[in-house]
Amino acid sequence: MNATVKETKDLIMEAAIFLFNTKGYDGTGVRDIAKKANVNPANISYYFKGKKGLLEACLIQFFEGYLACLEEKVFLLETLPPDECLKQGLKSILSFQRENHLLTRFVWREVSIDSQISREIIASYLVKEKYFLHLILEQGIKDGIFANLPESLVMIQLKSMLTMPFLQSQYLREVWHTFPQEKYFVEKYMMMIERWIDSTLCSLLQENRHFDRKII
Amino acid sequence: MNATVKETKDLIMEAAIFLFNTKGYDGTGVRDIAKKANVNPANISYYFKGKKGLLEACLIQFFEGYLACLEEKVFLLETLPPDECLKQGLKSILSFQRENHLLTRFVWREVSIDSQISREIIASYLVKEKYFLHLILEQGIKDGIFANLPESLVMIQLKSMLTMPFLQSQYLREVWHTFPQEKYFVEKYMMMIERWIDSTLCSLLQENRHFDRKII
Amino acid sequence: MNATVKETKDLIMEAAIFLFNTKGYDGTGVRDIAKKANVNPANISYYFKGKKGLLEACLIQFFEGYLACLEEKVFLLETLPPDECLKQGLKSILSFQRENHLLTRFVWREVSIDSQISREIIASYLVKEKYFLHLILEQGIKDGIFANLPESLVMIQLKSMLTMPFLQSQYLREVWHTFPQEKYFVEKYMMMIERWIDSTLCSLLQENRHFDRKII
Amino acid sequence: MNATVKETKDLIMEAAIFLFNTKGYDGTGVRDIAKKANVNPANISYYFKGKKGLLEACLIQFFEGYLACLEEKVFLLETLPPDECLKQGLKSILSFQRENHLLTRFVWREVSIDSQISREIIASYLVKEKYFLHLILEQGIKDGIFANLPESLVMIQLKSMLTMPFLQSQYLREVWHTFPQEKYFVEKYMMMIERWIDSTLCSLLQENRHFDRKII
DNA sequence: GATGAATGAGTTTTCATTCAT
DNA sequence: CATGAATGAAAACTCATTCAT
Repeated sequence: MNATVKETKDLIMEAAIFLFNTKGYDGTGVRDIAKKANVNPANISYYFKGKKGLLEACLIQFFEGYLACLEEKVFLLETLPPDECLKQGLKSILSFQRENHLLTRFVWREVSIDSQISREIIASYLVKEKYFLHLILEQGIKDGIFANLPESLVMIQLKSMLTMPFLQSQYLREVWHTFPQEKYFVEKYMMMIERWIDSTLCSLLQENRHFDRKII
Repeated sequence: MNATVKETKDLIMEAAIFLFNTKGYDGTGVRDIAKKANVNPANISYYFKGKKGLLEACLIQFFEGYLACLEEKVFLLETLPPDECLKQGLKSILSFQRENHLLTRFVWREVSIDSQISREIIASYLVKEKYFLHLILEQGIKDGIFANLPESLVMIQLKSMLTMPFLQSQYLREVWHTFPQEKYFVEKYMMMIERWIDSTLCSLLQENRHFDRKII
Repeated sequence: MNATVKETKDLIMEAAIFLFNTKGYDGTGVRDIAKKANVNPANISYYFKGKKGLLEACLIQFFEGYLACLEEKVFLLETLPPDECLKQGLKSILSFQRENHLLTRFVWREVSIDSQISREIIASYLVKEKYFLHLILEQGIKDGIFANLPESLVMIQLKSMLTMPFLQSQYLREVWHTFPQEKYFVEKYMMMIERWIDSTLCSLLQENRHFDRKII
Repeated sequence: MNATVKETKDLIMEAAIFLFNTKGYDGTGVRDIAKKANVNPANISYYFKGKKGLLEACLIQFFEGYLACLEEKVFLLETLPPDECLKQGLKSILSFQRENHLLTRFVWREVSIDSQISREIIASYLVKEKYFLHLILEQGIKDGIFANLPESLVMIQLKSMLTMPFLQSQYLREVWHTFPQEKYFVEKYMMMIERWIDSTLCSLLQENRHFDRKII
């Protein structure tokens, strides 16, 4: 009659992700989570050492998966051209985020809050992400495929494109009539990204037009 | 001895914006706000009819200012070329957001939460925004200046670029060593946006490369 | 434009009586009263020295009028037969209560609460009432018109009949389809009371049937 | 160490009844109740879903018991004469109210306030009470035992006699030196009621004296 | 492992009143 | 005389967590 440990823990996380996404971390009560998961509230403290621990578990689950996508593709740098490598990495991340769209939205929102835990996350995970992107971009420039744009700007634009559909999903729905969780979302959205890569990142001709006198 | 109404109300809003941004709406208590504003907690209910009313006041203040930036520039469509008009509009919004960067970050985060008020905001303000952008894009295409890209995709990319620096400001700091509130931020960031407009939105040659077989 | 002192005071009392009756003394806020009276809440403290003072003013107004009805008729004992005197006194009270039915209901309810003020009221006003009734009943017995029933029981029954229609007005409405504030209420209700006086209080024959072995 | 559920719930209700009676519903705080019951204030919300729920529980407890007294005796109509049946019913109610005299006083006072809950109570319970009384009175008239007085007036007088000692207990004390909770109260008070039944309700001779020209 | 009763610290809000204007 | 901004105390309630079972 009782669920096994595994099941209970997972039920809690699943409910937590849904509710954290819908109402925010602080806006969600452990009793709400417990009720949605059909378990006793005390179990949350038991399994996750409190609500904060539950949040931490969610964040870790997300970033582990997220970075795995990128790391996997960085290894292909030796065999694939950098632009292809970048495209595959971005696609992999988008797919991961699509599969975990509730978690994704919630995490990117939550790390914009200045809490201790989000500072820790940034200090560890985002630094890794930055390093992986750096490896790819560096290679692309060395190979003469990428324009020699300021790396920081490129990263920001990439990041922006990766997270935006999840953070502003209501805008997506309103404007594009598309949800990030839809079947063909990744393919549709990748076109936009690929277009950007081809026309802006790989556009060697125009590279100096804007950034000659770069004060950046 | 007593502060005037204006002062008290403004002190509360200022404190609220700071704290809502730092700790999130639900993570902030009215007592925190009152303490920071150096006023009595009861004043919050007195002036704003409760915490929710205070949130609403923040949202309205933001979106009124935000839309005013855009509306003002749409009127210039008759005298300026659409790409110039778009650039000025975006720059105006960026400036507004820079001046209110705390409010901006907080608002874009909060509307991603599924609350009644955020649904109302979207229903009224975001629809207007969409309409203004539509007017500009339509004119640009008619004038043969903008590539005939799917309007929805363009809007999403624009929106993405406009909000990203504020929502992911920690990333900006980490990667670009730049804060949105800095003096030259708008000018620096506008280069990136202008580059995108010139090389992607106005690039007539390539327009069919990606979107021939558009399933979009 | 401003109301005169008299008017403001009266407006407040009127509103207070209405609201105290509807929602009870503790259930009513001074701001509710002020809003209903269209005056500033500060005036209540100003004119009545606080909410408690307002309550006191209501109670005094009621009991002064109430006792005046009775006292007036007691003077007639010298010229009228006691039963007629009693009937007139009761009718006078009923009329007074009918004219002030909101106040009446509220007062009889409130004095059943064990507050300092209700104890004081009882100590002064109800003792007077008891004395007036005693004078009438005593005369009636001396004249051989009233049965020699225990005075206390008669008083209780009288009191019961006098207050019941106001305290249980919802029952009156439900059962009798009559409101105490109606035009003919006093006349209709007096029939019931007169019947009781004639058949029970003045019924000399049966008087010993029940109270022979009185343990009372 | 912890009290069982039953105990805690009952402790709260007991304390609530005492305090609601003494200071009124709105005049009583949950903290007062909790302190008197020696439990944590949070338990009140836990067990009764808030102060309002506690009030509701009190009202229900009262009216369930109250109506049970009457219903039980109505069943005896087949074997007992109606006057006897009525007397037993009234005595049963008086006994119930004596045993719960604090609750009784508080409830009859509270339902005279125009709240949502009191309206609901009246709509359900008082209608039943009226129906039970109707059955008895109807039988009495059919049997030729009760005078054919207007049913509504009889009900009002009965109701008046039943509730008065509790609502005006301070008057009882002052005038009769008797408390409703005293041992012999019911017997003493029943004499008064029986006298009324015998001399007024069952008095066939006089029945038309007052109500000939009845406008009622 | 799982429960639900119980808690104390915390929340937001309402209150009657005061006071400078 | 009247106002309305401002206040501190108190209100009811919610919270995450604990613990005996």
